[in-house]
Amino acid sequence: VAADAQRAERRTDALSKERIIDSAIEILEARGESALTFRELKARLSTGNGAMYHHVANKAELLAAATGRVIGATISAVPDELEPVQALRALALGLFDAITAHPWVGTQLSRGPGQPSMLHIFEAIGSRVEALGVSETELFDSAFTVVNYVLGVAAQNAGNALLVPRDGDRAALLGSIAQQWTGLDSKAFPFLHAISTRLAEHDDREQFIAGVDLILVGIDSRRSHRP
Amino acid sequence: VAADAQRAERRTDALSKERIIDSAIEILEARGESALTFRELKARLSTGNGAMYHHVANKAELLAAATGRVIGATISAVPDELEPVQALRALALGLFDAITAHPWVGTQLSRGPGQPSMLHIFEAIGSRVEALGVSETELFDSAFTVVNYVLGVAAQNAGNALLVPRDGDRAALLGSIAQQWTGLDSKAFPFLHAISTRLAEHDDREQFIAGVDLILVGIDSRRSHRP
DNA sequence: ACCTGAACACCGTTCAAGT
DNA sequence: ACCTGAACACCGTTCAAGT
Repeated sequence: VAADAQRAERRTDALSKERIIDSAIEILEARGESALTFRELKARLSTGNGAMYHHVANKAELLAAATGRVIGATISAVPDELEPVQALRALALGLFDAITAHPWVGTQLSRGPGQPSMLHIFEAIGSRVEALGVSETELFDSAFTVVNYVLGVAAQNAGNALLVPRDGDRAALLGSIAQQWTGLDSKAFPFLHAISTRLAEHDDREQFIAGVDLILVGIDSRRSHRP
Repeated sequence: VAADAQRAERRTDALSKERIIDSAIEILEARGESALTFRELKARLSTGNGAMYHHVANKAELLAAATGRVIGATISAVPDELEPVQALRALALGLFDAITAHPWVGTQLSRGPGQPSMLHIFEAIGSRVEALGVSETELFDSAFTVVNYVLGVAAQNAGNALLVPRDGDRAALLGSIAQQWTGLDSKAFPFLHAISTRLAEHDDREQFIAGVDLILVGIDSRRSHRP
């Protein structure tokens, strides 16, 4: 009995890839990508380097796995029964929100198309584009356009948001950028200088989804005007 | 005379911010972002750390300055006399090509909107969108959409291209990804599995500019149907 | 002002050694 | 198999000291 209890207890706090990723995500969420180091993980998990490297190959694998968690949850949150257009909008917004909330996800996803998270995103989006009734010849390009737009623009926006402190409000950020623009030389930057006051009214998320809708309309019009 | 000659010679090989950036770009072009270190710069410029830090504040400033060179040349290459739509297409393609050729530029541009290169891009694109005749209320959102699309999608594509060796051909990369997709479980990834053979026909650049045209059409249709 | 070169405070990763 | 902890080979950046 004692052996069993001990084994069970041991197993509970035994090191595993899952537990390492748990801790990595906690660090990433709390203090961002630059705070994720093996030394920090070692302290948090009270273990040694070799122990961690026994479970994960390197830091890249760690980041990829952490990204997989976030992306997996995001894709799973979209119900299967949704109409294709609604599903695509939900996927796009879910990915936008996920990348905005976890900028390190955006960084990771821009590190190449081979990673599992990328495959899941492409599959989720591509299958819905197919369900729109897009012809086989145009299917790949259409799906690729949506994926590139969603990930590219989301990551770009997340980069913009990086300047705002973790809990700071967007309004303050926009205000300070607007101030910078107002201060620009109106000869060298006439457009930015003139438009600076409009900056505060801008809504990233709304504009992002408007772009998605625009692409979906484009895809649909090619579909219905097929020769 | 001797003093003049000596001073002139001295000036030629004196350390300066410009020379440091020159060397940084050479390293970035030849061996990528990870090869750019102060130790490498020190060797190439045969100087000391303090000398370099006397001219540039830190590595971030160095990368921003190098990016400024590339972006400046890209924007300058677009003639002032071009019609707005043609200018926007030329800007978009120029930025796409620049980011594809220098992936570190894409990385740098996604690091926040305050940097000078970002201001120049926004000014160049925004002023042309304004020249399209977009109303003041919609001008900011329209310009922001174009900028976000161009930089986001270009960076995304550059990330995709990162996997291909510096001088390797795209076809080989696409071929190997296509092979990966073909090998995927057709139950878990039916879309990717089915579409994998289409991968080779895909043209990033053509598709990128098609997306730009789509956005421009969207902007124009809102302009002409104005209430 | 401009530069030198050692030193500091970090990194990711490896590895002999333990259980 | 799983883990420990010292060590290695790097980083960016600082700084006392020189000219």
